[in-house]
Amino acid sequence: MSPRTRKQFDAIRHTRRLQIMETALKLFALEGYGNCTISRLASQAAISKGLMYNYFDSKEALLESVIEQGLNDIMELIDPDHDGVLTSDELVGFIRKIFSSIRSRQEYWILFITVIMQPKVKTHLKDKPIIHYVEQFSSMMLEYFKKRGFEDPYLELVNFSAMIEGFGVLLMYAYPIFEFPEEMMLKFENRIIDMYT
Amino acid sequence: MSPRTRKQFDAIRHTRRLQIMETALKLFALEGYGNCTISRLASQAAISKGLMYNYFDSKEALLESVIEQGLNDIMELIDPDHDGVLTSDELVGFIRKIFSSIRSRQEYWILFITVIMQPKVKTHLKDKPIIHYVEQFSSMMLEYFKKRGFEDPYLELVNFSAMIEGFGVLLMYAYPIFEFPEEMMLKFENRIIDMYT
Amino acid sequence: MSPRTRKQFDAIRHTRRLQIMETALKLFALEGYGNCTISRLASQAAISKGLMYNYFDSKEALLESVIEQGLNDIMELIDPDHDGVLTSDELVGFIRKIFSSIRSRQEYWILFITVIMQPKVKTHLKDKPIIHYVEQFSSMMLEYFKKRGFEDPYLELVNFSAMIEGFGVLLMYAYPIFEFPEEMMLKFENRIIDMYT
Amino acid sequence: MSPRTRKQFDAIRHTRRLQIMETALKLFALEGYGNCTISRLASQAAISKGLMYNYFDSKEALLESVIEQGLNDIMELIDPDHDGVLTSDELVGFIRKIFSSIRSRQEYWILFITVIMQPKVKTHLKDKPIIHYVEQFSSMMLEYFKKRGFEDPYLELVNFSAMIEGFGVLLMYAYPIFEFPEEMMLKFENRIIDMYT
DNA sequence: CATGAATGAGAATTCATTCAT
DNA sequence: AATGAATGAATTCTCATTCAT
Repeated sequence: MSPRTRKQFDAIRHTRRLQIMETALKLFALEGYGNCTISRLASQAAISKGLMYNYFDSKEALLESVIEQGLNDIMELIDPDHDGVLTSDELVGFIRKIFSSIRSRQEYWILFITVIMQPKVKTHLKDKPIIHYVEQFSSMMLEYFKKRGFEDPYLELVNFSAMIEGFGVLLMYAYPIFEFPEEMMLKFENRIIDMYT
Repeated sequence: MSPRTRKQFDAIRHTRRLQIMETALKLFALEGYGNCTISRLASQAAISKGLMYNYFDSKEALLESVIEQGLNDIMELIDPDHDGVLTSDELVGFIRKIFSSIRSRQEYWILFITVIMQPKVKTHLKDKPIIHYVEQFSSMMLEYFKKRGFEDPYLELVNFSAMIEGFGVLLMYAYPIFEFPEEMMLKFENRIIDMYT
Repeated sequence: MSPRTRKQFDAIRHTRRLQIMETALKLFALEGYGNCTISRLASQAAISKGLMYNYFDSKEALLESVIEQGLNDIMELIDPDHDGVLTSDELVGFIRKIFSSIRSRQEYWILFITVIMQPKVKTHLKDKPIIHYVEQFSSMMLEYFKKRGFEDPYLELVNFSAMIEGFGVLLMYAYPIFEFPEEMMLKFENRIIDMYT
Repeated sequence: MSPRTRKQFDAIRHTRRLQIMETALKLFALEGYGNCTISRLASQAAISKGLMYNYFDSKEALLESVIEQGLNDIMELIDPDHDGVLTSDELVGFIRKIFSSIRSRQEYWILFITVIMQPKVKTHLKDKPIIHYVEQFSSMMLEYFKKRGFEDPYLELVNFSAMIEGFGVLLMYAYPIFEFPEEMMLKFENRIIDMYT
């Protein structure tokens, strides 16, 4: 009888928001941002077209939110609050964290990678703080390779990055045709750790 | 002025076709297939919208042609006419061929990779002979790793693929921000060759 | 705390109604009926969208009420209960009443004029008693001009109406940029009175 | 067989543009900008919805063009290239020009006035050169009244403006119910001339 | 072979209105 | 009496495609 409280409304909004963003991530990844219509998105999320606009200003704003969310997750993995020097243990921890996340949230990451590889989306990334994070991380890695006596630190950075990102691409291309066996993932993870510690 | 001969007409048509496809590759890569309009494409290619339809039945047909062209180039690299057994020298030749092509036609490959990574396009690949080629090549590689005594051939396949594809992704993400130094590319190429021969 | 009495409820309702109508008049005038959304209207009136529908059946009904209110005010000015013959004193009284109302409720009248000039609204006026009032008043004026020996009573009616309405338009166009000095208004008022008595 | 020449295309575009703008003026006036849909506009102009967007970037841009056109016509009437001083003959000429234009293009002017009185449109006028013209003209009139010995030039400016604009409003309110007899218009025109020369 | 005006189906977006709480 | 999430019809706008010239 009495109207919902502010708190109740906030809870509703929060849930709905996530629900829409989840659907959007999936559809943007499977159909591509440009080929995915708001209509289909709404019906997949089991809401009306209009409601989407109650939560996001536009299709593009929805994309922004989805990206933002994923970038935050990535930044979480890269772990920002460092003193700028990477120890061997930290590198191991970092690699384990990445692969552990890939394993436990495989579908999420594949979808997200698929989304951010789209040209329209790449453009958006330019102004994001993620760029800063990545650069910071890269120089930490270079420093690490130098200190560990690797002959050509920059080559190692390329190699390291290529292996991680290449693995992502493999997953992405395999999906949704077949799944990588968990055991194989672990071996690959260990291979990288062995190479660099 | 005598009328153009049949041969001349054919030459014009051929040139125009290539000109359109080149523009399409660039725009599909930079803006994404879904965000690229025929209008912009035509004006970029310096022809009229109508003329495009004189050369390609539809936007999708144009995409098909662009993909087809690129896949043929890739299949050329993978080298189809094999007896099914890969020698060490052949692998080296193969790797050198890939990297050489990347170096000499860097922009082309980046654009092409960007195009075929788009979800809409991935779908198209399902029915293409390229899939067959890739599978054939994969089993050749597995065979090779087995014969060369690698402990876990499948892991090596993943590693090998990840390195190559990951390198492509690095290039793609760097483009058009900065260019990889040629020297670094060569080192990476040698690193892969060293690992697997 | 005892529950509110019926009377109190009615008072609240009445106040709220006026509050909504005032906001509506302002927004309909400033943004135009068609460009003014219920959402903005509600937030301007500091109530919820839903509540608006508790007081008015629809946006159009709200417009109706706003118009009705203004028309009543105008009819009040024109003074309906007449024997059909206008004396010189009555005309003076009438003109003074109009200008006095304009001066004391300048903003209100400007907003109202702005609203009823909108095409959508003009249509509504067709069926209103106001038309009847205006016609009645016009023939009274014609009669008056005839009796006072004006050469072309119809021309005078046009002239008289044009001056009054034209003044309204000037106000409307000036608003909200600058205000007419009160003194000037008085002079203009006297000019009309001088012309016609 | 051969494609149309540039000139032919330009001619087509010019004609169509005018045709669309004419329809727009009528509909914006009769239904109001906000209540007039592109669909109805297109079908009234006997073109497809899409074509409108080939000629105007948006509904708002179309409105802009319509306004621009009308303002140019008005500025034509006000006659810009003056030395800043108004002679009695010039004033007569000016008044005659205005009324002559009203008589010969009555419907056009009514529609245009109806359009620019809409709140949404009033806003647009702020940045237009017309404002400058009107101000220039006003000061010329003030100067004129002063020189001719009118007691209160500013009052006369108000009176003069009110008569002209008020007449426009009368026309606008009468339309499309009944038409003013031409004879009456002439008398009113002469009345203004008599008053001020 | 070449052009760009024209079409129309369909996509994004808006907003009056309803309704559970 | 009061709230704002939810709806969906209507609206603006886009763009692949056609076609007269």
